[in-house]
Amino acid sequence: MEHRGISRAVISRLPRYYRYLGDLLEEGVERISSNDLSKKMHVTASQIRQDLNNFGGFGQQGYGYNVKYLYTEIGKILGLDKNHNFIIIGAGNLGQALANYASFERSGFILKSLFDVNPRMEGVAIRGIPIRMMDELEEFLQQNEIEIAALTLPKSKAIEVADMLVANGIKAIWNFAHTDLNLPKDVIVESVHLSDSLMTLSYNISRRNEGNKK
Amino acid sequence: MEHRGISRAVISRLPRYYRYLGDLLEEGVERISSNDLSKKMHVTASQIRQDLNNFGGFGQQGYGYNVKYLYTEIGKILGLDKNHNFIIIGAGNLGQALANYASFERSGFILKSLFDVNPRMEGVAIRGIPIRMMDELEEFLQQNEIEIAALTLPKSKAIEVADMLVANGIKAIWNFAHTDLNLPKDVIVESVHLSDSLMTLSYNISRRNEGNKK
DNA sequence: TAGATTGTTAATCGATTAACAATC
DNA sequence: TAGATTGTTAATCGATTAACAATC
Repeated sequence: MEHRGISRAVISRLPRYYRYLGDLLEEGVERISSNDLSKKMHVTASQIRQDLNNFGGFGQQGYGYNVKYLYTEIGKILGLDKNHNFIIIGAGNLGQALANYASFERSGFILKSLFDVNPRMEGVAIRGIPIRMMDELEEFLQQNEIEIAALTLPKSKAIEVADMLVANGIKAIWNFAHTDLNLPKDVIVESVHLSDSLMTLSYNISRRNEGNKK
Repeated sequence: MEHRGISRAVISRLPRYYRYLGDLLEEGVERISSNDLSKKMHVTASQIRQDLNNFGGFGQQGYGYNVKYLYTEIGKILGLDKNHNFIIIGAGNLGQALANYASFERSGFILKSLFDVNPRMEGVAIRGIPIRMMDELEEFLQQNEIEIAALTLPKSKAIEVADMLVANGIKAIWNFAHTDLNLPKDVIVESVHLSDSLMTLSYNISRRNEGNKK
């Protein structure tokens, strides 16, 4: 499959399509037209067809899209047909919360270990997955094929840990620290800035309240 | 302050400006030009000036922007000059993780209570904030001024709980459930779909690996 | 075949970048 | 005053929507 230069906007919509198609599949729906799907998702049918056609023609004129087929194909595009081993750095509340999400595993994301600096965490396991100490990390990375590291640690530590991970071959970081990571451009960084999200919410509240005051 | 019709793209960048300005402030930097800030943030100076001028002229020709002033003003735009009471529905790992983020409080987001269905949680407190049972929720909402509800519960429960919250006057929802919420349009919903984020990361890994294979 | 719906081109809309006059 | 840098207009670029011929 060859699809370079697809816009970020399109990519960011794929997981949502995947989610809706998964729901339809569960409901036993066999086929759906871009028009019907557009109504469910509150987007235009045109956008759905444009988005999908970046990756190939998955539909059929006069019929629509086969739900199961499209679901599988989007899964492949998203790389969900392969397993991805990952580790979590920082076994605090958020790290443990991620470790407990069994649903990631169903999508092929396999948690291999957590790491922390707190000695009281040593040997503790979450869903059978052990928490190791940070000083074991380098060796662990050398002996295991790890693709993704989730960073759930304070901002102050995140930058140095990220550098260390990259030095040890990690090529993808899922960053929850409240800071940007400036890493070599072949390293993929996906950040979840929870406080940014909360501030956006707050902005919208303030704006609405202004409107009401009139 | 009057600023309707500002694009979503601009809004989503404000928290990032705020973060960088906060860092500069801590470093003791007094003023910064759009050009210098653009280099730090890896965006164009033009975009910074355009973004800010949606809300007013915060800079001065020949001088640049006063860091402290701009930081404060963006804070006001984001509604961080006021307190926002919130509750967390679902005191599982993620709910507890959010409850433990003291940094939200520093931005004016005050956690008033958590709620859960699990009777073993009853009376447990996080940072002194009690977990209450779901059947106390309606009364609690009537007796307290709550602006925001964070939903950290399974998809299956999220939709009905959201409806109930709205029926009891909640006007802003921070949604962590893996589902979209279709609520009246005066209700603000900000969703954090962790699995979507992970899939985006996975897409980028797959695309890069394809490139390497050649 | 007739009807439905895609894939795709063209038109529109919006967001980003460039340029520069205004001005501190 | 001269230099720097904003605020803002104009130009470009990209993304979304509309339209429709192709085709199942």
